[in-house]
Amino acid sequence: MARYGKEHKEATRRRIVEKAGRRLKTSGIDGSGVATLMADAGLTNGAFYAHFASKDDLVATAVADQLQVQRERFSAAPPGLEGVRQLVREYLSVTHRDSPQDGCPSAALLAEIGRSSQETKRAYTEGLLAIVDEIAGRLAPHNARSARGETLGLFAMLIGTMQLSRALSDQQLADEVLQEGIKNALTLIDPDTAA
Amino acid sequence: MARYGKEHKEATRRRIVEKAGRRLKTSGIDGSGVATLMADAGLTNGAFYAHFASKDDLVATAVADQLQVQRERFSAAPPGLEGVRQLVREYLSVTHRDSPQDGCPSAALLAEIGRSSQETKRAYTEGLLAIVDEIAGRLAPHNARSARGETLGLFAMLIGTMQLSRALSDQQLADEVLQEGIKNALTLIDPDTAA
DNA sequence: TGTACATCAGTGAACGCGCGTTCACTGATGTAC
DNA sequence: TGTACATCAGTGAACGCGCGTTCACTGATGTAC
Repeated sequence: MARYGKEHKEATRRRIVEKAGRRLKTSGIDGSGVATLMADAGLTNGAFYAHFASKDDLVATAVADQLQVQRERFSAAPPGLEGVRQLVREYLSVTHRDSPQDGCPSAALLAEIGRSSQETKRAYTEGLLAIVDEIAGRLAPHNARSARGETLGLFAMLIGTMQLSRALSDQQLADEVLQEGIKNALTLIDPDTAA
Repeated sequence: MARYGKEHKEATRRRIVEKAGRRLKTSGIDGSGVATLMADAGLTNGAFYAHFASKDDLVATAVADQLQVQRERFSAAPPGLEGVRQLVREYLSVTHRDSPQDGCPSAALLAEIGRSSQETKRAYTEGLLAIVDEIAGRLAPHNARSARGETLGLFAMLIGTMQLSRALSDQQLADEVLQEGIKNALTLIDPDTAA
């Protein structure tokens, strides 16, 4: 029999995936080397291929994992439209902008995912749809048909706004972008009651 | 005196910057090596440092150049709100999504720019504001104060939508995202007349 | 209970390669005589 | 007009380093007796 019990290796794998999520969001996919990713988990590079088939395999896994974390965070919000409004304010916060490692994988990696393997894109698409289905019911409870599109549109806006705020060298302008994003998001969520 | 006349070296430099713009948008910043960037311009790696202080120097220059191209494209649109609507439809087109090398540098590089040097971020901010000032007058001709914020908000939405459409492995869903983005953009441009 | 053994997660050196950067050099050109 | 020369844009090899990946090995552990 195996000496460690199977839960040991699984725990290590989970640790690698979790740490990799943070590193990828901080340094990007191309900016994160395998040796660094393993060091983040307290291991050396050699052990990597006992856990993953390739770097891309880990990237796809970490992206999926990060999206699931994001999903759990979202499902913890209050029910209904007010919950969505709260999520928007949290998403477009200065804290989120200044802490990419704790934040949304889409905001940090979306363009790079677009250039990645089909595997990674599939993992992303699946993980995103799980989030979208989570939120869609709140946005358009009486029209599930349109809800998915609307939610995707809202997400796209949040992601672009966060990236833009992170890229601007003028901090005042960067803050302004977040404020404008919140205003826009509220308009998209409910065109009638928005300011 | 110089043997080639100064216009020769300047032409080479312009060629490097232009080709680099395309390559960076295709492969990302970290995904584009100096040797490849020079080969794209028909040169070898050694000549690079006769033109630029560092790779980052070229990146900042190419980003600025790409934004200027984008700006010229935008200023060619018909005047007024209708011109903005046309730009939105062009921006969120399938053609743009499937041809990053010819497209918007923000959509391809924004998150990476956010992780880049202050130099690059400053070049980006400056170039973007030139575009924004170009468009802002059309959006809110009677309220220049709010115009900049509104334009930045619209841009953020366009960028996020394009990135999302490029990252999804489900083509039908990717097309849906573009459609939804157009709808949302029109809403933000003019909440009253939008569908 | 104590010891010998089999297992296998993890180590660390090495593979070939591309990275950003430096530098001695080449050779095409415009100028001077 | 023809030739010798100075200029300098561009070449290509080399620097040390990190990349993704492979592999022979180590050594801590759970099990069998």
